[in-house]
This record gives sequence, C-alpha cells and structure tokens, in this order.
Amino acid sequence: MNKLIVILGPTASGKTNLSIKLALSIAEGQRFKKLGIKGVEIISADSRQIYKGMDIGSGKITKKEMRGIPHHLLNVANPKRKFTVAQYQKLALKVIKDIQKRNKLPILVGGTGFYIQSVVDGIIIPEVKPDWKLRKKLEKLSNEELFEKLKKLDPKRAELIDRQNPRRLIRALEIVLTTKKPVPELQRQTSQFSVLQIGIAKSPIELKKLIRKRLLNRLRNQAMINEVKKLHIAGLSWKRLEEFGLEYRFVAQYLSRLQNNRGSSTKSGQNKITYQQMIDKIQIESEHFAKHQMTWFRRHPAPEQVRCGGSKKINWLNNYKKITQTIDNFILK
RNA sequence: GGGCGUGUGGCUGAGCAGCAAAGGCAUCAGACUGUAAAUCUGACGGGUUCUACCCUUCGCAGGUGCAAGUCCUGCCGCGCCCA
Repeated sequence: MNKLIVILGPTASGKTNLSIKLALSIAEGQRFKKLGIKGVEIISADSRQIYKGMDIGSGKITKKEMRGIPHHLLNVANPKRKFTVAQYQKLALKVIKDIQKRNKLPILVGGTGFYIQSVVDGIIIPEVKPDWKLRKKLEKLSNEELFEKLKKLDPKRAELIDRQNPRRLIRALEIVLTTKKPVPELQRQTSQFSVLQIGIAKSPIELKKLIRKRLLNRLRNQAMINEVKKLHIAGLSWKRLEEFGLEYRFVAQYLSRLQNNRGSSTKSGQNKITYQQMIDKIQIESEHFAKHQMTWFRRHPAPEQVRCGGSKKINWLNNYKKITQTIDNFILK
C-alpha cells in the first residue's frame, strides 16, 4: 500500500482537529481493518512546529490532544539552527514509507505548502547544502550585481529567476559556484505515492474570526509571551525570533522594547511596539499569511501535474461528511 | 473674544505655483528549485481605441496667475496658547 492522505489549509482552518477526528474514525473503522490497515499515523508539514520549544505560537498539538495517534516531525529541529525543506523532505519521505511498511495509513497534515509539495510532487532539490559563509559574502552585493554574476555563470537560470529577490539569487549562485555547473532544471520524481489531497475550505471572513479567537486564546495567562521569553532565555536572539514571523516576530518586538526601556539607553534600530500594536500586527499578518498560503495552494499542483498525475489535485471541502466520504472512496478504491 | 496653527486619496503622511499628487499602512493580485509564518513582485481616483489619451480630485466658496493642493479673501471644521 502506498496511499497517502494530505490535509492542508490556511492557518487557523482547523487542520489539527480534523486530522485527529479523521485518524480516530479511520483507526476504529472495521472496513479499513478488513483492508489490512492497522492504524493511522500523522506527519506534520509545518515549518514552525518542526522546532522544539515552539508550541503555542505554532499551534502545535499537545500530547493529550493526540489521543494516542502517533505524530511525526514535531520537535525534531533545534530553533537555533535553520531547518530547510530539503531536510524536511528526506525525513518525511522516510517516515511515510516506514508507516506504509507497517501497514498503517499516513496522513500528512500542515500548512507549509512548500513542504507538502516537496513530498507530494517529489521535487528534486539540488544537493547543495547552504553555505552560510558564501551567502554572507554574497549578501553584501546588490541585486544587480548578483544578477549580473548569475547571468554570466548560468544565463539560463538567470532568465527565469526573480532578479529582485536576493535570497533566490544567492541560492542560485551558491549552486553554480559549488557544483561548477548550472542550476539543474526542476524535476519531479514521479508519483511515489497514491495521494489524496484535501483542503479545508474557509471563507476569508471565517478565517479572520478564527485567527482572532485563536490569538486571544494564545495570549491568555501570558502563555505566548512566556514561550517567547523562554526561547530568548534559551539563547535565541530577538533577531532570530523575528525570523520566525507572526507570533514570534511581534512578541519578540514587544519584549525587546520592554527590555530596552528598562535600561537607561534605548538601543536604536530595533523595531519596538506596544502590547496593542503587537496584537494588531499578529492579527493582520496572520490574515496575510492565510492569503499567501491560499495563493500557493491555488497553483499546486501545477496544471501539468494534474494532467499527468490526475489524482493530485486538491479537493476543497468544507464539511466533515463529504471529507469522510472522499477518504472512504480513496481508501476502498 | 484674541493669537498661532491645521484641513490632501480607505487610513497615515509628504507636497517646490506646472502631478493623478512622495512614502508608509490597509486592500487586491502574483512569484517561489535547501531560510517558505521566510524572501520577493505588480496594481491601487475613474474611464477608454491602455507603453497613449480623456475626465474628476487635495474642507467649502470666490479671487490673482498662461498655470493653484501649492498665493490672496471669506466661510466652515479641528488643534494649541492667551482671555
């Protein structure tokens, strides 16, 4: 059996809840047992839940909420270090295959489109590890300089690249400079799995409300604040915390302000905000994030993937019954 | 009542007499080959024959100028100070 179910959707759409509900119902379903499915395991596809210590802000499921369903790829990375898609892809593929080998059904749950794509589409990521020294050097160059450099070394890649995005330019150069070869054309490994993708459909208005509710909940009893404080004390700089975005970014901005105010001289250059500004920022940025996620999902899988694979398109559904029916059809087929 | 100041697009905020009017925010759309909650882009007064043209805008009403958001007068709203 090489079936894989994917549950995806924008932030606050209720992926975690749904996944547990589904997992329990599948695990207990007699019909599935007859097919030899011995259970369900969940793999997270979330670029923040992957890190240890980032729980509340990332909306990580608790042990209790798991209801005995095994979960993978939570807390496997140290937030001090940068974790990347390529690492995720390797881990995820391994775990999924392992689950399948044990005759269990893997459910991939998350909102990080790129991570999901890396396993569903099986994109082949160039085997060039980030070279932070090189990157630091390249970061000093302007976009134009980076682009000219790339154009000279790999005109083909230069043609398609976003010439205003330093991160893309630097990575392309990194590949070219370390392999001495042009950036390989994007390839996908053809279907390793039989995939069913389910997207949780929510209107923007619903989503806004859900985000609001969730945010207030996270802030209750200082929970969110304490988590970020703890991370900072554990050695994560404010700058590093800002990189994580949303809750982590704005709570860090808020906290660093408090810290600076205590000292007589205020350090300049840091973003500093009040508690209310923090709340507003997290809210609005989360809404942006949800939209951003939807833009990604809208074009994944790419049309040519749908054409040849057929099964990879995302089924956008909004009620539980339809979802279970779709899953039944997929599994029993 | 007197003095000073202020009124700009959904908000904020620039604006030299030649601007459909900087920037920021919000909004909308999009990119995405090892940071993806990251990083980056475009549109954003209205209309069309849309690399160009037309129309309507800068509290309101007049005035001066070839030309006014930009100068002058009056009115209205807001702010601070004196009373």
